[in-house]
Amino acid sequence: MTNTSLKDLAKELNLSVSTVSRALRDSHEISPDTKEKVLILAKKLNYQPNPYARSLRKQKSKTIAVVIPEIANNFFSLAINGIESIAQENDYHVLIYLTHEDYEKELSIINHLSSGRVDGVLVSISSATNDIRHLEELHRKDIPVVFFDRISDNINTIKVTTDDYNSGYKATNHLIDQGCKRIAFLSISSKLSIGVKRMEGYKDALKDRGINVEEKLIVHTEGSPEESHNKIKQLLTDPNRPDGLFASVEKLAIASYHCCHELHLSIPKDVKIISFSNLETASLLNPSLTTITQPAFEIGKEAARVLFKGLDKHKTFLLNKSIILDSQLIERESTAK
Amino acid sequence: MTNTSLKDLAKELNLSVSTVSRALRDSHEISPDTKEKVLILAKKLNYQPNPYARSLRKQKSKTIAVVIPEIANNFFSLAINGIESIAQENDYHVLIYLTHEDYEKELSIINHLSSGRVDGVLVSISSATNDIRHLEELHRKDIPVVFFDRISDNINTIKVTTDDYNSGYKATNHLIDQGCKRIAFLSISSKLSIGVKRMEGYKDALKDRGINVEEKLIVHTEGSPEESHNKIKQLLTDPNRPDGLFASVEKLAIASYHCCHELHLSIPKDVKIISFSNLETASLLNPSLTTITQPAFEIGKEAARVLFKGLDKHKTFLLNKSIILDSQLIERESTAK
DNA sequence: CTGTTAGCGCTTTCAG
DNA sequence: CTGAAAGCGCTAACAG
Repeated sequence: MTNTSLKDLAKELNLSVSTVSRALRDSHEISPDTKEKVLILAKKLNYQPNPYARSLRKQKSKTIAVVIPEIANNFFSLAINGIESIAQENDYHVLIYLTHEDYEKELSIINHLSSGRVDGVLVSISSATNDIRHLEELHRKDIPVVFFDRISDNINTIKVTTDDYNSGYKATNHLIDQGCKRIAFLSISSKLSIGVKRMEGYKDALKDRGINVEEKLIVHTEGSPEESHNKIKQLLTDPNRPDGLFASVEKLAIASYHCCHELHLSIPKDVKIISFSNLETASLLNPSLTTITQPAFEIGKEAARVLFKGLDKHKTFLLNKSIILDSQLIERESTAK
Repeated sequence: MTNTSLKDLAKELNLSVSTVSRALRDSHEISPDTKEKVLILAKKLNYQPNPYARSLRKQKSKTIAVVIPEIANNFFSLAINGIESIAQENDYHVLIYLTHEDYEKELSIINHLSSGRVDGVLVSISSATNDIRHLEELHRKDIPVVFFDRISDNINTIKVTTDDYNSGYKATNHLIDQGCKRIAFLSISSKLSIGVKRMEGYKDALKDRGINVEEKLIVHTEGSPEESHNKIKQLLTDPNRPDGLFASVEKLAIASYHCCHELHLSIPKDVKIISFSNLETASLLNPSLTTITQPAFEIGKEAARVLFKGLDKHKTFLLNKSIILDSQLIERESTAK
């Protein structure tokens, strides 16, 4: 048994297809009687209009695509949650594509999306992506694109991100407030925009509170987990070791935490740690961890909202705006000693 | 500028639409020359066939839907990862729908999916779902359905889950191996299939190792987080307190962990804890936590694979099979004392 | 080997 | 108020 079609309804009621179509869309040029008859039968047969026939006819898919590098256990799950909720509100459908940080995959996915499958695209580019011509091409084909989180500065479209500078500033201030005098900054890259901006916030916070920025307290570990571990351990073994750590990504917070244990340093008594983290349960699982959380859900929602506005109004609406949301500092009472 | 169509190519090359269509699909009845000409132009214009026109014509959407209760920070993110990877391999697209544990929402989503939008559905039912007629209706309309993780026993279709009984058995044995003599079992429901099966594993493990099952060590906390907290605290305050805790969900592990801290009980010296958890970083963030992890990624993959097999072969292929995957016990060297 | 034609299910003129 | 007809972009049966 296949799905009911307009034709089926029409035949059953001795009406024409167009009348049935209009009745279902509550057109004013249909008599109340026929409307009712049609509606009743449609409900009875659970009529669901074929979305692809409609899309083809209306040149609109009522579908958006979300293209992201990864999904497991992090920021992106929450972002999708936000995106999906806004999509549902707008009666839109959400296609999901994972690039696994692979440029080739991203390329072929984005290329495909110019087919008319979707009305708009939400994208967070893969770390391997330098060339963004594939995204410009979408744009040129009048498919609105909104970047979120992982953005490219080289394209003239809207971007939704966290305020990394301010987050860095806030996190550093928090450690100072807790009494830290020497605060180290840990990052996984000296180039990535998020790392750089967070570091600027860190530096300015120190300056504003009259603390010198010591270059030796800024650690970039571009390589393996082992390298991170060693560098942090070295930092903490120094007789003049820092009394505060600002980990710009969660991974480094975990590494720091382990180093402290190995060196029998108590957290937060000997060393205070603050970290970027989107793991909601991070500070629950480890009460001595203070986290800076990106508003992932809100970023997803905002990105989707802005995309839908662009769909309604005009693509030019989406040109070169930037929406920057603030992060949140989550601190728990430490019950551990 | 809109997307290139077959007609555009045909006009440009002075060919008929059907010839171009056939050339692109590498039909044997087209001359090598024309094939080449067509292919070159198609590449040049980055021709992407309109998927909805094709779907309409072929009565096949090359799309599946994933319907799940939630996505953030857990099992489902990993499952989607698995599903998406298999879908990509099969050249399929993935629509995602969240029910937020709301029966009404699930109902309307599933109803909509009988429209022909998808060729198959992967579903993990919401906790609020008792009536599954909406899923049977899909089935009746010849749309294959595969259940994963949260299954219903009342429908005659394929199910993919973790081996909850064996997981419970394994977890309990692990605690016994660690020297525990009195092991408590914590669960959030005495009815939910996952809870019941895990408990059976727990009981049988105890029996097989010659340990008595004490009913007072089995705690079901059906209510609020506070209730859980209180019940666990009570359990641990008893002079004859358990030396091992088996938390059948992550939430309860975290609660247990906090209780231990409040009561100044050392983990794992005074109390050993093992917990179900899909948070990959859980045992990293807290080295004293041993976790039982569901093979979420594999479950996703397996569910998708089986769905595709059903699409290829026949819907009856999917009748009433059950695939049960095993969980994994993850233990870390405890560096904490 | 290539073209003509019909039709997937729907919306939307245009005619009554 | 209702119906007939065209067409969205594609595939496939049928002709040549």
